[in-house]
Amino acid sequence: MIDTRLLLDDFDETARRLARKGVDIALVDECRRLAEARRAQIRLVDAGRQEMNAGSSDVGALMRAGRKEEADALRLDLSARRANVEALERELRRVEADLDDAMARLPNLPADDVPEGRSEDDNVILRTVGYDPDRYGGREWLPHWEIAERLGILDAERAAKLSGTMFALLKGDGARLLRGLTAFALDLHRDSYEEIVPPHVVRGEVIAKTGHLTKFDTQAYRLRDDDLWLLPTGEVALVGLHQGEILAEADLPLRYMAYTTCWRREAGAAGKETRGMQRLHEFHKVELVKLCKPEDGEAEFHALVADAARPLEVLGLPYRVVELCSGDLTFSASRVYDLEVYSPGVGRWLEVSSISLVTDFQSRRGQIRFRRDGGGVEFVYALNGSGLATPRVWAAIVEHGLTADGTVVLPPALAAYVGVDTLRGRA
RNA sequence: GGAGAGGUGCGAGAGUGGCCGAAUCGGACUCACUGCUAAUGAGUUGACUUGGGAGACCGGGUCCGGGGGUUCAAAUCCCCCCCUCUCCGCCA
Repeated sequence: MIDTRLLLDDFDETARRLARKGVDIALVDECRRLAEARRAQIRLVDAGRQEMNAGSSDVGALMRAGRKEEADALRLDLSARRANVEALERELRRVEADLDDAMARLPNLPADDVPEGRSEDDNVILRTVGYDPDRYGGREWLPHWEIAERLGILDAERAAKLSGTMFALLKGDGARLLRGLTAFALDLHRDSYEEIVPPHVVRGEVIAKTGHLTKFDTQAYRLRDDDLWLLPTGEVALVGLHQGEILAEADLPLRYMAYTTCWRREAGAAGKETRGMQRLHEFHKVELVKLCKPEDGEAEFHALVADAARPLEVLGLPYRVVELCSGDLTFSASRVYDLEVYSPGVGRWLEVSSISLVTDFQSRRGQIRFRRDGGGVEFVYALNGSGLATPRVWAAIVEHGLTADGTVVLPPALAAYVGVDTLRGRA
């Protein structure tokens, strides 16, 4: 949620920035209208309440003075007037609900230097690391699902039998590769991020306040008999951790990581771009989250991008850093860099991390604040990104490591974590 | 899951219908005293919102776990929910 004050105090500038994200000016204007209506209504309600409060204390004073008849008369008078105030309050609640609905549809403001653009096609490739196109000529590269099924480390058929399409079942070395990858990633980040094992099931209220539960975001699975939801990403738990708190300036920045399972409905998404480990309803990921002071946001963002890229470098996987243009930015982000790993078997770049600077967009809704040493209270900035999203990295490792005899050679850094340096399957 | 007790400001903790945004103690901060620290004394110290003001500030409204209700008036009474503690049951 953005600050309604921006609409009231600096409407043109705010509308201009929102327009870069493709927001219809009519919606922005509607928000301003409701914000103004809310203020006007508050003035009416407050005046009414002030009258009632004054009258009530007069009743008390008259009672104490023993002037019971005058007190009773005033009491009846106030009783009659109460309905008016209640009507004003009802109207205020209605306006606030409308305002809230409208504001919930406004995305975060993009950072000013985010490249202009309408869609994915206008995103900017900032750099490409370790990618040599010549390397991919002259031999056949297979998609990971073929390699993995042949080695017996991935069983799509039985996964479908248990749970349907877009679920994975890993076996033997495949399972160990997943486990090794997560331990590897957690160890890599251990010096700068505190490791958390959160509950994987959270209240609707918590997920709603991180912005992952709206009319437009129906990714999360819900438990049937409770208002509890499966984590769509560890970010929900890590950002939700401090909801409703006022932190001390000295506590910041907070840097957390969590290895969690993530569940996403991915409604209607099954198709050729979801084969194998490309997109799953359930996957495993190490998530990185930071809460920091506003003035540290940009620096923490770039550090987070570097942190998210480090596993790819250590694993020797070719990747590129893409800055999302204004029109392709995520709803709650002011700036996003995607990390994409090259998948030679699929022949595409696969997104393995999306690093977002969320500014105060989440912390305003979640009321995550900090107190300056001087005394003032402000919203923290939130940042998040995958420290390692296993399915696609798993896939890239399998595809890149394929040798002529069908086995898969692991990056040296992983061997100790997986327990072998080559995946040979069962044969 | 059953029975009981509780949830108040940064912390502890009082407050069972009006004089309570809230005693008291502690913490933190400011000033005074002091060679420094400590000790002592005085003072300040919640959030949100709305209006006035250039601003320091000043006025109004809301908030005592969350939501509803009763009443002229609710931290206080009633209902629902969440959480914590104790006992019982169950259990990895």
